[in-house]
Amino acid sequence: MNPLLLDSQLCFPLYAASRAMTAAYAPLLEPLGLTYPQYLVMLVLWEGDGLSVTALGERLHLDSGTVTPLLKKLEAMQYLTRRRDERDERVVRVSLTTIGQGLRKKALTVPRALFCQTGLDLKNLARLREELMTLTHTLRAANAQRIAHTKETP
Amino acid sequence: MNPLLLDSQLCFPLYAASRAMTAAYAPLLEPLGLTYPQYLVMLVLWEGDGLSVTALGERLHLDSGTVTPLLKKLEAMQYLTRRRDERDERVVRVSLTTIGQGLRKKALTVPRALFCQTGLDLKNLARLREELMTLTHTLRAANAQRIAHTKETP
DNA sequence: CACAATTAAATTGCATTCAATTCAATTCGG
DNA sequence: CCGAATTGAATTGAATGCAATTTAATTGTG
Repeated sequence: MNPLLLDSQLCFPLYAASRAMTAAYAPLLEPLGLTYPQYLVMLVLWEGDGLSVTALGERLHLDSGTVTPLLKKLEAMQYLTRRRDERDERVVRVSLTTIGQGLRKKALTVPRALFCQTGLDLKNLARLREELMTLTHTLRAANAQRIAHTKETP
Repeated sequence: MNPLLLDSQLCFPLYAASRAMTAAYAPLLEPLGLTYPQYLVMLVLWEGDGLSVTALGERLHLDSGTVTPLLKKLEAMQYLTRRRDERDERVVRVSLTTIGQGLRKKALTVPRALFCQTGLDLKNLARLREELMTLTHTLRAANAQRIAHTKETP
């Protein structure tokens, strides 16, 4: 049996589904002036304001090299502000502007529109979501393990 | 109920899992000199040689703007050749070199190594794979529908 | 206190991804 | 046969991701 078949592995279906999902969001987010990663940042900020760049990155599993440009773009669009923390000048705190807060209302219809496009029922969606979260956690743990092991044996 | 919670939706777990998967591949592919998308191209070519750029792109759901640079890189690494089709000069056919064919042997251990890292059993992996393939298909169909509708009503 | 180590962001460089455009070759309709 | 439409790749430009480095601020230690 050939282990190298594109469709026999998990990786490609996952990769293809993720890109299809991003593509499905694009037309829904276009009226909000957001790309998909920018939308993710806004989702986090709508849940709670005033996060540091690092905290935001941890929530999205993204590092500063990715988050900083996203935030600069969103700041240029007046959706948020970036300000140094007074007590620790290393930290940059991100806060929504009134415009950014107001955008939430326009975004409220997006999740349902996308849910319909998936063709899933709520139960299957929830199960799939759980499985993907577990998978992410497992892969990240394995990777962290590998890093630690590499350091220990230089 | 807040529909805009990051973790209540499918999109972020999918996006996070896909990136975690790519990250898990990186150290396994590094000895082969391949990035993850380059590995996908090689998987397709190991299944069957002599494809056109478009055919390769359709297999991976990628357009020429993405595939062409990947192929140029792989050609520079001597893993494949690109040659115009004699009967239709618009078409570029991609063929593995001896080196590219030989690389397959070194790649054979990759799928199993990654499978172990997922922590899934074969049955759950197969089910998850099927669900993701269905999801991709559904989303792509919905998107194609939307495009057609947009054209019809300009 | 002085200074090394650590931490938080930002920057840089490389590799995708995709939309939109361009260019060349081929096909189609009259 | 001829010009228009179509097709296949390539190119260009914008937006991620991520590794590695840099810079500034803070913390820990002797």
